[in-house]
Amino acid sequence: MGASKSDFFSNKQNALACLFKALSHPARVAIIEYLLTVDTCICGDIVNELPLAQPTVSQHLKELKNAGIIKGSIDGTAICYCINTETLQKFEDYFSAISLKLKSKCC
Amino acid sequence: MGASKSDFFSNKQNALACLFKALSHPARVAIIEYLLTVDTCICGDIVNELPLAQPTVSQHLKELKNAGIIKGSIDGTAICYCINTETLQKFEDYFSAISLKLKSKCC
DNA sequence: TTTTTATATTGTAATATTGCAATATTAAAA
DNA sequence: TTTTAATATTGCAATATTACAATATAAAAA
Repeated sequence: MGASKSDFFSNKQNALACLFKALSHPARVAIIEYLLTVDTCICGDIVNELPLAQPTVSQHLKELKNAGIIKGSIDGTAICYCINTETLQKFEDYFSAISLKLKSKCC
Repeated sequence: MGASKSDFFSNKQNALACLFKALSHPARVAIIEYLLTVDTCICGDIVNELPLAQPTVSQHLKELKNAGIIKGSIDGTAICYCINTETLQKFEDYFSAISLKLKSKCC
């Protein structure tokens, strides 16, 4: 076999893994970075910022959207993307919970 | 083609993607979770906690170790694993920086 | 209506990941 | 030294991801 045995893990564990997977490609990290450099939600232009073809960028955007990391709203022929702060909060909560738990540990 | 075009992205972007990739599998999320439930670094027993065969767990541990997310120290035939707080800090820094940047945004 | 512009979808080849049986390694115990 | 116990490595099959050319879609502009 070779498929991920996600059935054997909890919903929480699978959901977390999905969130991390969404950020596990440099193009998707770059997209987040770019969204942060502009003052508003960006409409288009993401394709021109990346060293990848348009279908590839579209695919990466879809993955970020499916994971809930970015939101896209239609504006004529363009689409406005911005970061989903609710999902960002999930990441922050996860790591601060770990940090808290580690305070009472050996190393 | 199909290989990740990591050459076209910055070292920072690639490094971040690697960190996230290390956590992008439910088994590896589960390993972190388990390490947090015990009071000390755990020696062995990780295999028994997961619904995966020993070589598979060993492989996941290796990936977490390579990414710097856990540290392993040899103790006889056993190996003690614990979370690397330095790398954890990188995650926290990343998300708090994003959070800060988002405060001056539209959405 | 036709054209243009922006984005998505499909199909497919290249590559990477996952999982495990078999085997290797390595150190303690007998 | 031989055995046992814990973990790592190898090899390989199944599956997933990545990238993009070709094509589709859908809304605005001409």
